[in-house]
Formats: sequence, C-alpha cells, structure tokens
Amino acid sequence: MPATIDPTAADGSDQASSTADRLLAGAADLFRRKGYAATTTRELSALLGIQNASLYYHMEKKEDLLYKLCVSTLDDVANELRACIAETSDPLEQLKLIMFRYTTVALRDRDRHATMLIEIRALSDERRNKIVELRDKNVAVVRRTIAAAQKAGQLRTDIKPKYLVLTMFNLLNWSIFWYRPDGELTPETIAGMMSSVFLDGAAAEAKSSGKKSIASKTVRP
Amino acid sequence: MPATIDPTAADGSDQASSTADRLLAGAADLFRRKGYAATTTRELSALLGIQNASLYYHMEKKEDLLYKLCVSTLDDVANELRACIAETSDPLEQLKLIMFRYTTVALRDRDRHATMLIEIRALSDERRNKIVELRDKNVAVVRRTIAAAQKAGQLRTDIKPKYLVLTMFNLLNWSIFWYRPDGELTPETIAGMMSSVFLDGAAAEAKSSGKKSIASKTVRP
DNA sequence: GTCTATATCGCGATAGAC
DNA sequence: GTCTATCGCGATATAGAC
Repeated sequence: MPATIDPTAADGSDQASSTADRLLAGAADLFRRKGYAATTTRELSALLGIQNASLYYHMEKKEDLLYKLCVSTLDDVANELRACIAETSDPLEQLKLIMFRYTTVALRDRDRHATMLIEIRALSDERRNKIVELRDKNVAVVRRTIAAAQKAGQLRTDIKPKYLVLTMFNLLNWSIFWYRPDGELTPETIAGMMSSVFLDGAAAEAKSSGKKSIASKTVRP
Repeated sequence: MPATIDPTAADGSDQASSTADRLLAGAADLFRRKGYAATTTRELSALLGIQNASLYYHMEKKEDLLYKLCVSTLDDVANELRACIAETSDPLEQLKLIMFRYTTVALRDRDRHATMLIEIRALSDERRNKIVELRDKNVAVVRRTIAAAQKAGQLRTDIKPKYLVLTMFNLLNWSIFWYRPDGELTPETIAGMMSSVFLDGAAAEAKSSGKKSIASKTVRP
C-alpha cells in the first residue's frame, strides 16, 4: 500500500488527477477501511501528502466529502441502470445485465460503494434524505424491471416485485463488504454466481427440469 | 423511543436487568444507529440515566463494550447452529433450519448483529483476530452442512461449498441493515423468502419442473 | 493552492468523595 | 455503585502569510 495516493490517473493515462479528485478517492479509501467517523482529516491530508489546513481549500467540511461520494456513486449506478435497460427490450435480459454490471462496477469501486451503503447515517438529516431519495429511485428502476419480467412470465410471481428487489440487492450488496481484489474470486465470477443463484437457486436440479437452461443462458453478457 | 433504557427485563418478567446488561443493550442500540466511533460515552450514560464516570465502574474502556457484544453475538450464533444440526440428520433440512433461525434471531436482535457485522474493524488487532476466528468457525459449520447436502444430491455442485456459503450469507446478512421492526415484513416472512429464493431461485418455473416442490417443502419449520 | 500556527471544542478516561 | 469535578488529548476548522 502506498503511503500517499498516486497522482497518476487510474485509466492508465499519464495525466495527473486533480487534488480534488485525489481527495475524494483518498476519502473513499479511508472511509471504507476505517469508517467515516473514525477517519481523521489529519490522516486524509497525510495520505494526500499535504497539510491538514490545505484540505479546506477544496472543501468546507469533512461531511462534504461523504456527501459528494454518495451522490456520485448513486449517479453512476443510475447511469449504469439506464444503459442496461436501453440495451435490450427483454425484461429478463435487462435484469441479468443489471445484476452483472451493478455487481462488477460496485466491486471494482468498492471504496465508494461500501461507504455509500453504510455511512449514510453520518450525513445531516437534509443530506441523508437526498441520498435516500436517489437510492430509492435506483431501486425503483430495478423493481419495475422485475415487475415487467414477472408479467412476461419470466420470474416467479409469488413474491412481490417490491420484495424480490430487496432479495436481489441482498445478494449483490453484501459481496461489497467481503470482496478482496487480491482474492481468488473476480468481480465477474461473483456477479455470475450471484445471478445464477438468484435466478435458479441452489437446490439440485429435478430430473426433468428445463429451468436452468432457460434462465441461466446469458448470466455473463 | 424512550430517553433511557427500560430497566425491566425483556422477557416480560418484572425482574430488573442489571446495569451491566442495560449497558450492553444500550451500547448495541447506539452502535447500530450511529456507529461505534460516532457514539460517545456521554450519550451512552445519558441513555442509561447515569453519569459518564459511572460507566467506568462496569468497563475499562469503550472498546470493551464492542468486544463483548461481538463475542456474545457470535456465541449465540454458534449455539443456534449446533441446535439446528442436532435436530435432524438430513443435511438439506439442517440447512433450512439454519437459514430460518439465523435470520429470525439476527433480525430480532439486529442491534447486536449489525454492530458485530460492520464494527469489527474498530477493534484492536488482537481482539479483531479473535472475533474473525469465531465468525469463521460459524461459517465453517454452515459450509460443512452445505458440502454434505451436495454429497447427498440435494444442492447443486457446480459451485463450491466455500462459495455457496458466501452466497447464502449474502442473502441473509444484508437484511439486517434494512429490516425495520415496525415495517410490514416480519423476521419469519423475510427468512422464508430468502430461504425460498436461495433454494429455488427467482426464475419462473419451467413447465415440467419438479424442483420447487422438492426443495421448498419445509422452508418454514 | 498550499503553508505555519492556532483557536476551540468535545472526547475518553481518571481522582476521589460518598 | 454512583456521584462531582476535571485532566489531557486529539479532533475539526480557521487566520493569515506566501
């Protein structure tokens, strides 16, 4: 682990990222590892290799960093969802895309996603409400896709979309907290596994069942 | 919400719980709602209706509370798992019991379980290692049950037990963070839903499949 | 845009009476 | 076992030079 955040852009280009960008990336890193409240602005400035006071040129207060991280993360998810739905008109295919891309994106960017998921409580009432609203909008998009897939006879209908969407996010979100980039599971493998279990379940195939071949064909787009 | 913790025992008896017990319950409550680092000992003493200094008769430091909470929670889980496995010799039935009881117990006691799950990082290295060890032991028990169910032809074998157990806990654990006791879903309903999706999946039944009737019979023991 | 220096506050924890 | 009183530190944030 480097003592300071590498100023080189993550996309491999040699263009150095701005201090503002490095600040957000460093904050996400520390907030995920130590938690928002336990992370000090001193640690953050040390990670960036600047003085503590210099942080306050880029922000008004520590909470601003958390808020910005949450907003940008949820915006990214919203865009990802839009792209998935635009890609095909088949609801089940949309849902498979959503599960795959949401998982891989969230695992690749786990600092921001993990922080957004559990540090919402640290925000002021007003800001927290805004974030919850953004999050709920994203969930609603997936819920509607699930409802459409039910109507098309592609998903079981004994569980309401409202609850099926919770089940799906259970499966995807907790991965963000145990995933390790240096572990043996890649984001793609995890995404495929969760999608497969969500659609087909973990029980052994009944002899004459054609279910698995129907549901699992394109879990990995 | 009461301003102070009710000194009456939770089991309905009129026996007042000890200050030590109320301290742990209050700590779990605040730690889940605000996070460990963001919870002050002053808030805690106010919740109990005693002076801040009085806390230190019952503990050496704040971290002791977190550690005790984690240990007791994981011990409870270990006992629950043992009971589930003792109840039947059929691996799939054991697994269904485990999913049902783990979920209902964790949701009923979400203060302690949620705290244990995400505040482990706040512990000292030594204590954190101990907690992780306890947690891993519990996971290993479930992993072995899953392996046995695979051997018995009851669970799909294309995913290793090591990973199937992660999938199962994904499904169960994230519920702890969105469950609300005053919501419309009961712990039992959530447990049943998660068990059903874990075993059978969310995809619509293929016409001739007998899978669901095999796997779902006793999801709610 | 970053620096040195510092204000101000609230935190965890302790001392010692009762 | 709980109290009053307080210590000492480290936290966020600010002032003003460069």
